[in-house]
Amino acid sequence: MSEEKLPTRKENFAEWYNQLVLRADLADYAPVRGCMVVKPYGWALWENIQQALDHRFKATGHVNAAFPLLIPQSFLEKEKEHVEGFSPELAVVTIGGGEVLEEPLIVRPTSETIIGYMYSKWIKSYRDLPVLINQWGNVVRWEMRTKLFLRTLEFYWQEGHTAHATAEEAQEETLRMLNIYADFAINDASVPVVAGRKSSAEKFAGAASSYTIEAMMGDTRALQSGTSHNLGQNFAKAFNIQYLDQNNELQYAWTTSWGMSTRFIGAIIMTHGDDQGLVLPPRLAPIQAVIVPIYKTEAEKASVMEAVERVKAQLINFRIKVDEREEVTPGFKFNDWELRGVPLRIEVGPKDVEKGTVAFARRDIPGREGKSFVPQTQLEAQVAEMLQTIQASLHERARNFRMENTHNPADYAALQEVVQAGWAFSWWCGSPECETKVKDETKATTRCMPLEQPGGEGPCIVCGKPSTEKVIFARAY
RNA sequence: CGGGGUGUAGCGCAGUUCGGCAGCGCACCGCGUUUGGGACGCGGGGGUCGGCGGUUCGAGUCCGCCCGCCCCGACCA
Repeated sequence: MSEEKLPTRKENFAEWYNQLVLRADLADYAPVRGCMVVKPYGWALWENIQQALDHRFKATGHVNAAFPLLIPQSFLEKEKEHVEGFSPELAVVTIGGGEVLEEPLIVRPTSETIIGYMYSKWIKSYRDLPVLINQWGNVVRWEMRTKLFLRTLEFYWQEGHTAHATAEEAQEETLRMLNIYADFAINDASVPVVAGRKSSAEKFAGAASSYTIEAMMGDTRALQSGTSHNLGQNFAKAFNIQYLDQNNELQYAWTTSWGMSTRFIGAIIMTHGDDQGLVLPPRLAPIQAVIVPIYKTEAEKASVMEAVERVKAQLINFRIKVDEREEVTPGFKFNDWELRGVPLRIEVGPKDVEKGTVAFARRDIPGREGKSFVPQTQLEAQVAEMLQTIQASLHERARNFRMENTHNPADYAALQEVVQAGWAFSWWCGSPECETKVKDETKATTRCMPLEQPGGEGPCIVCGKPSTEKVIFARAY
């Protein structure tokens, strides 16, 4: 560790983030500009995210499969809006096996096209529907400005692709998956999110409508943390996904796609992290509790380690790490594990051996207030309860922060002001002109029209025309 | 791609003004003392000074060209 302290979030949020990712051992820069290496600790976090999502996907009838990385260039061109949206950021393979390829291959930026092609082969009858497939994989988008986890040339994600017989079913699926993302974010990651619909300017290239979960980061900027798209019949028509219905009539299928990426790790970092470093939600933390033995003499070490073994034995149902390093002091270890975001630290020292206790230190409450002494018995229940408490308090704190920084500006001048350090929740007439004006003058974009609306109507915050829907304006990552 | 900055040990930097043995802090290795909030002492290893070319007895330092990276802008999960 070259410097001991991180920059504070207040003095430099961007730098705080960069250093935290590196020093918490989540990821490192790869030799290719814009690419990252996800290190074992970061990947363990991702694996826990994967597991939490995958359970939910399976529970709603989805199955996993794998589609290829390389896509014929012509596929991208079949859906007009899709190709326009993605062309600027494609990586193209033009040479293979030393020969210039007859048709260049695209490194997938997303897989709607190749999956659409396959679905057209697989789907013949209404009996084949719905098709509910997900894949875990990586994609490449040639981004200009990159940032670890938030925006890299290559990133890891899951993309679900489904096909349905009716528009209604497709819409249901789109919202079902949006809700799964929201449920995961709130309950497993303690990241409060707003579920809503994207404006047409912000929607996925080729979608009929896009939905998002938006989270507020510690600097009040918004982060799109997961998306679900109703693709209508756009891709079905482009790829000829047709089936015979009960009346023996040929119909185009209705498709959806939905994804959540390693970007969500960025959401966790920027939602919960503090000036000491990372703060991980217990349900996703690779290490839920770290045990730090404390001793001076060999005799103390023997009795402490014996107590540590007893403590550890009670906690086999948790992800536990015993920090047995001899070359660093306990004080160093405290700071080290705080930097890495471990939710609970359990200290075992000579005084604990004597008194039959251990010391708990909660990561979400730094310093003395977060410490408590508990008996060495019934530790499983006590740890479970403490982790649950931390899980809930992280969510509550983040939710309060979002509410404190979400404003209801009275007029356009007030909107310009509030979006510099918060979200604005305002009536909007839905016109691209008003949306663009806000973007040009404040750098804030429409994040979503939340599914939960107050109802009624009000004047558009920009042009004053009567409107029936409220939207979130915010500066976003 | 436009604007700005920067390249010297793994990281952070000094040395460049005015050419003359390539250094400091952290990290790393060894030994010893330490250990309930980022320990200390002693000893050690590690360098195409971003690259190529030029000027010079001599270039990290001066000149030219090239390259990388970072920050700020337009696009995105």
